[in-house]
Parts: sequence; structure tokens; C-alpha cells
Amino acid sequence: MQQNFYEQVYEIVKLVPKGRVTTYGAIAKALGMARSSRLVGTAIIQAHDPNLKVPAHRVVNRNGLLTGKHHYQTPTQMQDLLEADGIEVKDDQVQNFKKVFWDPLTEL
DNA sequence: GTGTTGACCCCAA
DNA sequence: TTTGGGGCCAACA
Repeated sequence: MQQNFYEQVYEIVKLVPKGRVTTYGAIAKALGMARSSRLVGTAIIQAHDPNLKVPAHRVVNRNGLLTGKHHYQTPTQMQDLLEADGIEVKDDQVQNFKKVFWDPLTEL
């Protein structure tokens, strides 16, 4: 199954509904690699390919902090995309994070 | 093949 | 509360 675990990560992220966000740890746990949450981040970095259509902006760290915004074309890209989805972002932090948080383990 | 890095997470002080 | 250290495993040099 996990021939490309990148693809597994992409699948989960693509399942994230609009107006919701998920975390690296949640994805890692959903894939059974809870202790390898860093790999999820690495996978997301490679997810910049438009062909994959992976909404990487909907993936944040455990604190709801936009850790990867600096990896975007512009530092405001990620926040802008999140706000476009109806997610409040303040000071690189997702507001109402508990509300917009989408847990693949619970929702799936 | 070895060493360093990293969109992270958890625990202790 | 904020800081510091350890662990985890793939990708990169």
C-alpha cells in the first residue's frame, strides 16, 4: 500500500473540506506513522506540484501555526488562501483552530 | 555509505 | 508560562 507514502498524504489533504484545516500529526497518525510527522511535512513540500492539486495551505502544525508559509511564493500566499477558504488567520495563527480543525481519524 | 537537514511532535524543567 | 532536549525517518549533499 505505502509504495508512495507521499501519495497517501496527498490523498488525505485532498479530502480536507473547504473551510477546514488539518495537522501534520493527524495525517501521520491516520497513515499509521504517528511518530514520523516530519515526513508528512517533507511530503507536503514536494506537493507544490500543481498536477497534484494538493491544498497544502490547509495543513498546519499542531498549534495551528502556519509554519510553512515561508515556503510559498509569497509569505502572504498561505494566509491569503486560508482566508479565501473562510478560515481566520491572525499573526500566522489559525483562529478558531479547534473549530476549523478537520481530523481524518474522526471525520473519516 | 555517512552525515546533516527538516511545512513536526512529545516530554521535562 | 517559556525553553530546551530527544526522537523519528526520508530526502539531500
